[in-house]
Amino acid sequence: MSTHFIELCKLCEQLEKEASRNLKVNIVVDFLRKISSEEVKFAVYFITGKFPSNLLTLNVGYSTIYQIIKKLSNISDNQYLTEYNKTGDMGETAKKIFEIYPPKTQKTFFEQPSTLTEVYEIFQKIAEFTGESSRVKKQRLIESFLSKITPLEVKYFIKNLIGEMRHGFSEGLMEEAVAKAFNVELEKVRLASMVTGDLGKVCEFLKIFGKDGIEKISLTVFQPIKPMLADLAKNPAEALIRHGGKTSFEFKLDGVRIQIHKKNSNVKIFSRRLKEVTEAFPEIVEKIKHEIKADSFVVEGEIIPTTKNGKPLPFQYIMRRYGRVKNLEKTIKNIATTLYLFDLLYLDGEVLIGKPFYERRKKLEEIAPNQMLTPQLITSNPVEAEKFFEEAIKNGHEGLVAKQLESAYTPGIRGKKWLKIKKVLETLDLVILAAEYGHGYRHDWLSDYYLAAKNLEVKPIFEKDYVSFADYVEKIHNDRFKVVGKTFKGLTDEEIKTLTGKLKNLILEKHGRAVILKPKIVVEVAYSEIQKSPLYSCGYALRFARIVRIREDKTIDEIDTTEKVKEIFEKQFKTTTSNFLER
DNA sequence: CATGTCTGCCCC
DNA sequence: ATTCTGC
DNA sequence: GCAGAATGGGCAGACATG
Repeated sequence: MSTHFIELCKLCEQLEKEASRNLKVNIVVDFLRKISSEEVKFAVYFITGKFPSNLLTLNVGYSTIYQIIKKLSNISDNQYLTEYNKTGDMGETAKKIFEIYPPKTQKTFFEQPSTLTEVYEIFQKIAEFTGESSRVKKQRLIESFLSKITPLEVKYFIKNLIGEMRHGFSEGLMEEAVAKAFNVELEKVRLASMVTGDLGKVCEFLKIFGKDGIEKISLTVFQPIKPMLADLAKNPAEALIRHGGKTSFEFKLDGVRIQIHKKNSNVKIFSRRLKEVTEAFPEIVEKIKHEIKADSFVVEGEIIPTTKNGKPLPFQYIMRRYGRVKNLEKTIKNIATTLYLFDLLYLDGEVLIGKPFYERRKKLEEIAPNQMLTPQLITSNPVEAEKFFEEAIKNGHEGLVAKQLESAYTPGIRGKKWLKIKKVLETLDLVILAAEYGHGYRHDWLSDYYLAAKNLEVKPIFEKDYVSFADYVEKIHNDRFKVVGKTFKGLTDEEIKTLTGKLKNLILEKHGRAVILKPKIVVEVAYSEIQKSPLYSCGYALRFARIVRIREDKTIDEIDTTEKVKEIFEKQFKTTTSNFLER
C-alpha cells in the first residue's frame, strides 16, 4: 500500500504548528508505523528534508527554483518579493503564489495523487541529469511536476529541493521517532545512524527485520561514520574543571578534519561530511600505506596546509587542494600538506569507539609514527596547560582541544566530552553600512549586517567599477568606508528587533531585501581571523565575525581603519609564514 | 574560448 | 563554522 | 543541555552565455 506525498505534506504542516517536541515525535511515530517498508525511508528523507550524502546531488538551488516559480506563475520580481516578505520562506511563498496564479497544467481528470516513491523518482531524475543543457533539463522536469501537483505539495517539494524544512523536526528528533516507532533504545538507533549515515535505511531495516537486526550494525571499514563534535571552553583552566581536574590537551589545528580507512592496500579518505576526498590527497595516501604499522584501521585526524618545511599556512590554502581534480599535480607542488592523527576508531577487526580515549590514543601511538600525531599534553596543572596553549598559538595554530581521558567516541553533538579552546583576537569597532532582512522567523527584521572600517586612503585600493553589492555600498559613501565582513551573529532577538527600528530611520536606498544605511551605528566585532578576500575591494575579510555589543558611546569618527585591519592580518602570520605569503 | 553564475547534506 | 532560543 | 534555525567567507567544478 503506497502513501501519498500529500499525506506527508499535511503531516509537515502539523509539525510546523506544534511547538512541543514530544508531540512532534508522537505525530511522526504514528506516521512511520503506517507506511510500508518500501516507502518508509523516503518518508524519513522527505520529513527531515535531507537525503543521505552520496545518494543524490541535485545541483538545484535558490536561483533555479526562483526562476521556475516565476516562469510557472508569470509574476513579477516585485510580486514575488511582496509575498516572500510575508513569511521569509520559499516553499510557503510558492504555495501562496500558485494558489492565486495556478500554473497551466496538462493534468488529466484521472490522475492520481503522487506517491512517495514517485516523488523520490523525480528527485533521482533531477540528480541524474548531467552535462550540457542539464540545467535546462532539470528545470523542465521540475516545472512539469510542479504544474501537476497541489500548492501544498509544491511547498514541500521546494522545501525538499532546498533542504530547509523550518518545522523544527530534524535528524535528532527523527532518531527519537524511529526508536519509539519500533520500540528500540534510542542509543541503538543513533549508533546505527552514525555508522551507516542513513537513518532512512535504518528505519527500513527495522521495519523489515525488527529490532534484533539492528544490533548487528557496526563500524565497517570504508563505511565512514559521523565525527565526534566539541563544545567551547574559554580557557584551559575551565576545560580542566569541566573534565574533573585532569585532561588531555592537543593542539587545535586549522585545516580539514578527515577520517582515513585502510584495508590491505586500499586507502580511502573521507571528509567531515563523509564525502570521499581520496583523490585530492595522493601524498597522504602514500604516507598512510607506508608509515602505519597495521593492516586495517580507521583513523581520524586533520590535514593542514604547510610550507615544505611543515610551517602552517592559512586555512585558505587547504581549500585549494580540497576536492581538486584539475591541475592537481601542479597545486601539490605549491601547497604542501601535513597530516596529524588524533584518534583510532577501528584496528584489525576490533571496533574501538566504545573504549576510553586514553586507550584509543595509546593504540594509535603504537601503530603511527610520533611526528604524525597531534602534539599532546596530559595534565592536571592549569599553569602547564596555559603554557601549552601559548605554545600552540606561537606555532601558528588555533588553540587547544581538551579530551576527557575516559570518554568513549560519541557521534554528533551529543555528550560533548571534547572542548575546544581558541585564541582570542582584539575586537574591531566597525560601522553598519548596509543590512538585509533575514529569512524564516527573522523575515521581518534587518538581521544581517554589512560591517565596514574607516578608509583613510584617498584612492580605493582596487581600481574597478563595482561588481558586488558591497562595492556599490562603498561607492554610495564615496569610499569613506570599506566593507570587511557581514554578520548575523551575536545579538539576541530582542536586540535585533530594537536595532531594526533604529536602522529603518537611516535608510538611504532599498535594493530588494537589502538596504543601504547612513553610517551611524557602531558595533564592536569579534572574529577568529582576518583573511585575504577576493570579494571585498579592500582585500580583507573577517572570518566568523560576530557582534559583541552595540557601541552607543562611539561615533563613526572613532571606528577602526582599514590600516588597522591590514596590520592585524600581517601580525597573524609574522611568527610563521609571512615570507611565503608575499607575492 | 573566455568569462559569469550557480552549487555544494562544500570546507571552516 | 558561531550564536541564540525553546523545550 | 540538547536540538534546531539562521546565517558568514572562500574554494573548485560544472554548466551557461556571449
